[in-house]
Amino acid sequence: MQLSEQEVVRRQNLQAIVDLGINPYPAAEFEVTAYANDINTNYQHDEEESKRNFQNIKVAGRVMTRRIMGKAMFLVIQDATGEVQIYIQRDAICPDENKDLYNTLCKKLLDRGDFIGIDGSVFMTKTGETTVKASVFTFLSKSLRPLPNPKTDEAGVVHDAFTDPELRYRQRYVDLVVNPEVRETFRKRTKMYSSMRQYLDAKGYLEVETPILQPLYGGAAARPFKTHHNTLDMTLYMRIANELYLKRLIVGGFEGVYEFSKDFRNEGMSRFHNPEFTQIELYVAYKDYEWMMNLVEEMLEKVAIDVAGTTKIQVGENIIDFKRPWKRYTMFEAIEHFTGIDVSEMDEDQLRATAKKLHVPVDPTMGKGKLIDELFGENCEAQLIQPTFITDYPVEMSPLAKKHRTKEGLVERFEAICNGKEILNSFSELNDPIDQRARFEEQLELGKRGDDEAMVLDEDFLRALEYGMPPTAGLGIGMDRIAMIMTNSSSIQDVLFFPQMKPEKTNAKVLELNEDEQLVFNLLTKENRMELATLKEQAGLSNKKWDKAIKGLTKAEIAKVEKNDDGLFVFINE
RNA sequence: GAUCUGGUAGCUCAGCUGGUAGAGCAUCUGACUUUUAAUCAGAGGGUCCCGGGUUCGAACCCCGGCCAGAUCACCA
Repeated sequence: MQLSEQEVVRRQNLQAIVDLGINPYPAAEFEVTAYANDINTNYQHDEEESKRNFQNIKVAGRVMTRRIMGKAMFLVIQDATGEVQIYIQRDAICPDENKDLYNTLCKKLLDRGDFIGIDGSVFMTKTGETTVKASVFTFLSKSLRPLPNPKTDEAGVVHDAFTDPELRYRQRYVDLVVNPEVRETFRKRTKMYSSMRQYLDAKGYLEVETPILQPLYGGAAARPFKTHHNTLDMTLYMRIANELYLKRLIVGGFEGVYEFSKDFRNEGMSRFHNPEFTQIELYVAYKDYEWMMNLVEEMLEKVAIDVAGTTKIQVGENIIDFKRPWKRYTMFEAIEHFTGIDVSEMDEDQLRATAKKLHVPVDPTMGKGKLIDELFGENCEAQLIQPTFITDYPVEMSPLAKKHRTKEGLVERFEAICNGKEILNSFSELNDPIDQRARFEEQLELGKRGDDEAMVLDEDFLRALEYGMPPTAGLGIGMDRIAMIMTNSSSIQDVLFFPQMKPEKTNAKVLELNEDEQLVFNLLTKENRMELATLKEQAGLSNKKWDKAIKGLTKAEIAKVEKNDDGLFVFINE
């Protein structure tokens, strides 16, 4: 492994710490009693107060900056709550004759990125910085690689920020260390989850877990990941949704169940799609989609307030307001609103003509429902910025939704669109087992015609419905999409700790001669020492190949080039 | 999958018409007991993503590949 200069220095420092008799990776607990954020916000600089506030505390964290000033130094350490400045005086931590701890460990061997613990008391410097003055210095862990080093100037401009997206995603740990706003994004994401949990638990719904490895995948239209179980010798699929399992639980008698579920879809990736992503699905008995719309508004309004402190979220150029009530359109109304055309009474030919007129690309396999969906997708979706419900979808697109109570050809389904993207999907669940079987069979037909996302028929799920499922409202929310909005992130990768990436090139440089180097080496071993021009001629390589080969050999210290009065000679390095 | 853009020091980036590879920060040596983008004096550090080709000569031009981002396609 090729180490950079800085990595070599750090390994030397590590050994020097060991030589001092200090364990660079000690095992003992360091009992932290104070945290950066608490110190910075709550320390009272008052002669009287300071006698009580944050005296004789213990803090720990990662060294982020060092400013050495002879017999004293300032450090900034970072803990989970933020950064706090540390002031180390030589004679305060080395009261005896031996000043090694300061002169050697702190000044020479301590690097940015190391973990340390400080016993000390808080005071305020004359420049007004709340600071922990160290009385005891404890080394806690050595960092062997240099961290990126962003700096902020007086004007608040950040220099040398760690911004390369590839490095940030591949080494998220580094991203998290040096980019505080990234930590904040993921805190918000977690807050979203706890806010929803709180809301749903308060209603008495049961948080459950259902299988991720499934013998049949269902509940959505998507291509699955396929795997194999050795002992059972059977194909298993990673779930694409958990809908069918949660409905089985409604059949079983629970009246409200939800699950935060990692789902897996073997499809294209984009800034809105990662192969694994998270949905929350919720099913509540005796309810319908109208009721569910009200729940969604109420829950997401609360989530926004819990995460951002307000219902208004800045997302790119827009301010998105989750305050209730949200705008509602039927799909037909939305199309009419954005195109001025009423398609609600149109037959397939008329829809096709309309699509053509609006320059919406269509193909002959599209039926009535798909045409309506395309018209909506092309003309409306991107324009819906504020959270908006779109209701009453064509039945063809929704094989698990109940037929509309009054409108022929439609189902009781809604989606919410926000910032031009679908964020959630819900319907009055189809609980008529005979209708459900017929819908599955339509999907089978689509599958036979080559639709590789058509749903498969799940006999066990149908059996469950035949036992009887109460009328039920169901909901699925794309957690990643919501997280993108709540954190003003333009890519799904920014709200996933470890987004899917192709493997990085292995930089493992094997010390192995390539073909040309081997050729030159073989010629050289016969003579042990040759004139460079002769060797080059015998090798018969092009100038460039020769140059590469001889440079490769000398760099690996296999061969050496010597110049004397007789000319240039190459010999094998003993 | 298509198109565009990019890949140079630990990080962020320059690098002209093809002519000895640069800056700031970081690192190293020295000075400095309230600094904060600390400061001052000096020094070192490179597989220019990989492989071919053109050329006297390639970070730069050409061909092929790898990785990433953006846009599009796909994806309710």
